[in-house]
Amino acid sequence: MDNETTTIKGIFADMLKIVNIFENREVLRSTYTPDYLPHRSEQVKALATVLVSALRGETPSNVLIYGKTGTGKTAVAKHVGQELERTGELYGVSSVVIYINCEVVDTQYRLLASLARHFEKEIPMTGWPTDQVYTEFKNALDSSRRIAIIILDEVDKLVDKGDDVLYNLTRINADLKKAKVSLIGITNDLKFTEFLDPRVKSSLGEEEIIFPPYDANQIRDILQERAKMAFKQAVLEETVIPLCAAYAAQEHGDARRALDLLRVSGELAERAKATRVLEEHVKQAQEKIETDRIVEVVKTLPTQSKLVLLSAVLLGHQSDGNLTTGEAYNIYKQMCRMIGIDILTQRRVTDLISELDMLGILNATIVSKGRYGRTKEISLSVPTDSTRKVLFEDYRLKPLEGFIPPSQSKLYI
DNA sequence: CTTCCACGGGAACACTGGGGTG
DNA sequence: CACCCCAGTGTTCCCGTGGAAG
Repeated sequence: MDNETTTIKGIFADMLKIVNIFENREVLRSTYTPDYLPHRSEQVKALATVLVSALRGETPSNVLIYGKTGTGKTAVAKHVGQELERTGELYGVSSVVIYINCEVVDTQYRLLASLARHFEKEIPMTGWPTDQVYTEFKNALDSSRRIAIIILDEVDKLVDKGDDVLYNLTRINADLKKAKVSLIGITNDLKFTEFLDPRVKSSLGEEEIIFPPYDANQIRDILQERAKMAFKQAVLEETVIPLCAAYAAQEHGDARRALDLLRVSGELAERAKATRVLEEHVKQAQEKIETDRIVEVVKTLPTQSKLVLLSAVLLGHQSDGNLTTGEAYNIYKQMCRMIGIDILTQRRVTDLISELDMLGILNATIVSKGRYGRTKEISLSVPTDSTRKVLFEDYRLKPLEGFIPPSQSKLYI
């Protein structure tokens, strides 16, 4: 930077260093559906065996697929679906595979609407009665002879909002004259059928396929497979893939996690202008993924939840760890008043706390303190200081920056 | 055995953003 | 245009309940 010659040298040196280590990083994204799925041939075969009857013009049984996150459920289902459609064309059998992620499409109305839209029906986002949408979809589907396979990913997300949709879908075949429907439900909640209407349960679970978690060796194979396409030759240190696999195996064999880890490691290496991906980068990536996730979650929390979290942060600071709902609620009320935000009822705040617990930001366990009643003992499960910083980025919470909660003595308001 | 605090299920309500109809 | 219907979401109200300290 000091004189001209070094600058020019610097430019070339830099340019040499910035070798793109990725060949195609899209391959490492979880949205990518590979053609070859290592260690899943058994499941692929099982699913294909069920669905093959579609090619013979019969209605395949409904299938329920179980397995934890990142065990390849979605990939297998999509893959087999594609194959089925392709083969169907060759044999002149008309089959449609519709993939729906119920985490996004999570209400009866929206589910039926997006199904109907697959058949070029115009359905408004809201407004219609649900059964009208249902009829619309049914008619569209029944307009020609075909077999429709509906893949419902994360189907457990749909259930608490009313399993009537599932009930209707499982019985739709009785109403159809030309077309036939079969359902593939995908869930990572093993107990999910317990809460299901028994009729839906038996019909949806005609066939069940279990996806066991991958072990470290299998994850390694998967990573190796994808790394071949994703990275340039020989840019990975030998230990990188085993390390990613080991980390992910600890998290109940989540392959998605492993792929993220590998991709982020690569990106970090690239950013550091390294020519190879080192073990070091994997360790950094592991940390980065976790903090990114937390920051992202906290940032996008609704204001009320942020306030609740903030009271936990402030109190947790002074009473080393555990505090009860009552204490947190008092502080919360105070802060609401200070910045002029509606005060929610304690009932609601309890729910917000439980939500934060679900997100892994808090730990809330119910304890009975005998004579002193029952409460939730709350402790933070994320670093206090950084959480605090993220919270105060919200302009509505800004005024509270200097707020120190009165020490735990008397708080009657 | 009583007593206490808050958990958590369920009903009811308010509100939003969109219909269709006279 | 006014008006009512519809699904979905967030909230409040009411209340039965758990369970160990006292």
